[in-house]
Amino acid sequence: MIDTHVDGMVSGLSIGAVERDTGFSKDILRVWEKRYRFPTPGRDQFGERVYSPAEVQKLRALKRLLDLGYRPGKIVELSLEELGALAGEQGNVQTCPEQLQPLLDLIKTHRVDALRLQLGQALMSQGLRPFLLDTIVPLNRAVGDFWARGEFQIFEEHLYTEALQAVLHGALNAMQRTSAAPRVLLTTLSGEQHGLGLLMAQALFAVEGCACVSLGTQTPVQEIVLAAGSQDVDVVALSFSAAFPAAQVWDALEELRRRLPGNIALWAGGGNAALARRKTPSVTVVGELDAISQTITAWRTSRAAAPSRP
Amino acid sequence: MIDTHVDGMVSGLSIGAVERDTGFSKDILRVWEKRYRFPTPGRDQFGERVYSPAEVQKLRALKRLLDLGYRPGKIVELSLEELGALAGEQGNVQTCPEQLQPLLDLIKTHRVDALRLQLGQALMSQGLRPFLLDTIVPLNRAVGDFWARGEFQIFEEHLYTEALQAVLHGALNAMQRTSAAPRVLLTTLSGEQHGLGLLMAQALFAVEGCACVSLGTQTPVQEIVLAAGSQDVDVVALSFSAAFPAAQVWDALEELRRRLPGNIALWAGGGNAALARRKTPSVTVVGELDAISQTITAWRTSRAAAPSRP
DNA sequence: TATCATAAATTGTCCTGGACAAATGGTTGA
DNA sequence: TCAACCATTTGTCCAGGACAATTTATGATA
Repeated sequence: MIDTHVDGMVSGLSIGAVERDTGFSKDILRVWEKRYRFPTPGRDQFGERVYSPAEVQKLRALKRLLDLGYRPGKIVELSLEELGALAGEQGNVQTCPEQLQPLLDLIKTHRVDALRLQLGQALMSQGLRPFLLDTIVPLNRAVGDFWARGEFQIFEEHLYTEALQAVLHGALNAMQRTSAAPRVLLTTLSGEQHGLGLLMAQALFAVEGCACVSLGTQTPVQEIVLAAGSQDVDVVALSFSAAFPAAQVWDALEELRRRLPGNIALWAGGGNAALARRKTPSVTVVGELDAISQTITAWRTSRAAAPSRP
Repeated sequence: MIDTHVDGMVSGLSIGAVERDTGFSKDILRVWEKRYRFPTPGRDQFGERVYSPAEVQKLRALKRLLDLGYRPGKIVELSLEELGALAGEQGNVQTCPEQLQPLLDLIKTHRVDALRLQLGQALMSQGLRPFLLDTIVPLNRAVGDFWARGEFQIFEEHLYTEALQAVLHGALNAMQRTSAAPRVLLTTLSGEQHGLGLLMAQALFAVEGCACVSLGTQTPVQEIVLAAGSQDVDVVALSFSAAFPAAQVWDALEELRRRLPGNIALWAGGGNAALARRKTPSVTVVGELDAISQTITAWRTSRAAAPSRP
């Protein structure tokens, strides 16, 4: 009945465990095996697939590149090192300024309390906006790169995420609960578990004085519509991480747009590659995090020109 | 290639969308259809299953009862109302004291700011421990029951969760960062997304003066081992929600136990039914939330008797 | 009656092998 | 340069079968 391996017994994961760990569905794992001859798991005494830790690690590296827009057929046969190098190419050229290094060191040495302290200090010294745009965004990228190259453990990334979330929650708590327009509903769609981007966006909205209501992650479309109505918001803002299935992004956005009253704006942001690939006048794509304030300003001026509250 | 429905188009979800929404795997959905003749989705023009919203709602109700320990064969053929009634029987007898009613009303009327205020106020007036044990635990149960009976929307539950998390994060931030023993590492396993129980546990640990390090949700076993080593903790505490696959609970716990140094204690808690079904001397099951402080006390006395730090 | 072993039913997960729509990439002709 | 077209790539779905682990029922023994 079960997945005796759950996570790795001594070594080797079941197909279900690999699905959980890597995000590749069982279907994909099986069909890749047939098509690309990778991965090629062994079999246990019952004829069930057993994936080696090395295969899982390569799968994770592949996942990251796919999220960046690469296609499976082109990169499956690369080695783990080549994959890491490929991921490293992306944008890491000008990053890692010396101001980030101390933070990276704190993560690497697992000094969580010091990390949180430093983050809080950076936040206070720079102010929320520059902190997020100039420190956290490049830091996130750096962490992601290190992780892809196997130089960061998963738990180190977890430690970092927790520390950052604590700091951001603190900042949000500290800010006055404003009621300025636009009133914004923040959430992610059903498949999307990553809440960090959402939290960063919420912080930026708050600092611009918007009244924010967050539903957290994983809200079905129908529920977003209901919540938007009940909270009487002006804007619904969705976050799409790179890990969210790109093919579903625009389907979902269009459906949500269809079901949402016309006077409620729909904004979408996040690192997902699909967002850059299409434009629709009815959905505002907020490409970079620092575009949020511009988008808010634009909304405010247009709303000032044509006030339309019933 | 895709899941055109994503979440419901006009009405009717694909099997993939239902998997995301209900937590039942595609395999289960197909095999139930054959065995129990439920659900019986229609087919679209391509012969693919299309699940009605009613079926999805019933699936959600079933999910809740299965998490409570019921078995599929006995309850699949019950109507939605009967399922709701069945869920209501569970423990809801003595609950809903009048002190909860105002909070429930705030949730029901979507007054998020007021809700957060009230929660914060209750926290301050009662103190963290009584707040969690006497207010939040029954409130959680009440919210769950209402939800199962269809009297709460999903987004209302999200609003509540967000408010509570904000309050708890605030409380954690406010507490001094203590370094008293035991040093505790908190997290959940790979399949477990629910972080609320973890947060509540962390708050209780903190209020007892323990040094807490949280990894957030979804940490693979191997990474927990690494983190426990690097953070030099005395206790690893895991949270298992009712939704976590019961069959994997003890497999995972035993594996983790095997890989963790013997001087690090392993504690498990949460609403998962599997936790009650077995006892192992090497894993401490913290049944109810209020058992945490007792467990800490027990650990401290035993450690005082036989100090074993190298 | 209580306890324990054994058999039967239940249930979740995995397997194989096939199909196909949607997205992507490239090519051709205007 | 752009648009229409075709081939390839890719993810998801389908059918039907198998089986180990768990739970429940049954019977034997103390």
